[in-house]
Amino acid sequence: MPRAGLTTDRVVRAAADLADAEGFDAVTTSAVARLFDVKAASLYSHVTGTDDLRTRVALLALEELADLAAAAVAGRADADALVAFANVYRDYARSHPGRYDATRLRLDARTAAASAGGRHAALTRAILRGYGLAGDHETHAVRLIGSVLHGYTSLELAGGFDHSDPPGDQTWPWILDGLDRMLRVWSDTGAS
Amino acid sequence: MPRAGLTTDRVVRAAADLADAEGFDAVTTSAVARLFDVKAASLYSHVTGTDDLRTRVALLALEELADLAAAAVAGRADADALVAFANVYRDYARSHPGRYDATRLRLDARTAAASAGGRHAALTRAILRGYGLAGDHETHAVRLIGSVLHGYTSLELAGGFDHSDPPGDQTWPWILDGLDRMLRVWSDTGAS
DNA sequence: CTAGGCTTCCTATGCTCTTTAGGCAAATGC
DNA sequence: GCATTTGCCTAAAGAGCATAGGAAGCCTAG
Repeated sequence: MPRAGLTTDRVVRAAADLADAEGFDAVTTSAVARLFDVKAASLYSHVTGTDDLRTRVALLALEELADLAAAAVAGRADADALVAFANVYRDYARSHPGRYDATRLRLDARTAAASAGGRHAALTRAILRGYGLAGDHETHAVRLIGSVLHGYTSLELAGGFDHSDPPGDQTWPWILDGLDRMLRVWSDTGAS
Repeated sequence: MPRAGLTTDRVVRAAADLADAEGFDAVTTSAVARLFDVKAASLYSHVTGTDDLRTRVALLALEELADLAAAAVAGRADADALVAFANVYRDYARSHPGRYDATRLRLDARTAAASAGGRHAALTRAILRGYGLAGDHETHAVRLIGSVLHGYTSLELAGGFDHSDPPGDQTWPWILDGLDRMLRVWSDTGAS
């Protein structure tokens, strides 16, 4: 009886692919075990359970997304950087819907602190530096950007724009343009 | 053996309360049956299964939210209406997290068409009327508002702003103000 | 090159949840 | 008061999650 050659890494990667293909909810020990033609119990040496498996997929996705975002933002500034950053999120959500869903998994404080979540916030702040927002305003803006990107991609992913005109592709640049203008207005007006 | 007095309506209402208390994922036939001190199989006369149960909770939540939003918007215009509308969403999400989660359930086309989803879009358009956006721009703006409201509330609900300063309460008005300015800018510039 | 030990995967088991089928008893209507 | 309808039941099958303990592949030391 040859071995399947399971490792935590391979299991998590397979789980992530499964999430993209079948949805994040489909990520279960049994489903992943089927992929490897192995009994579900065999996974428990590599992963402590279904929760752990899902958490690891989420961490993987956060890393991947942060890597892509960092690469996209490098060497750009202002609206250019904002658009590149935003497109990474939207493209990632469209090409890896299961992984993207995973990034919304609620992590406990310890896990969250050890995740790539901090890199996302840092990247957003780096983009905002060009807009020259002061103090709390920068934090508000980080949250605004997060809200818009997450809100739009998740509504689009859920098919919210499928059955109405114009297609989502046209709304997206419109929204990014608006975001950029909004941030510029705030950097001008300055105070709160 | 006295009867529990189940009806579809009471079952769905109990399921919605359960969702708020334990999370939307906790809405299962067994869990709801326990609430009524009844065997799980007994629910199948009132609901066709777990999917049906969850769908009904989603429809209930969409109705409730549309009712609240309609009441809040009545008699207000422009930024006033926008803020009132937005606050309904955020407050609903905070006081009824499970129901709010349910509204994000992906409905099939037929069910979605029969849901209160259309009222939400109509209300948003009603608010936008005051901003005088033309054609496609109004659709873009409907989507922008949906994205920001959903994005912000869902990030806040997920605890995204819990462990950083300033608290989310301060960011919220800032974002609404920005949204209002953004819409006004577009109504001025007019074209795309 | 072989003996022990470690790792990997297995079988077996128990619990929970979902759903279907069929039965008895409580409520309802004549 | 009796028959019908309805409401909730028991029973059972199928699937997922998880734990315990066993056996066979693989590695290293002598």
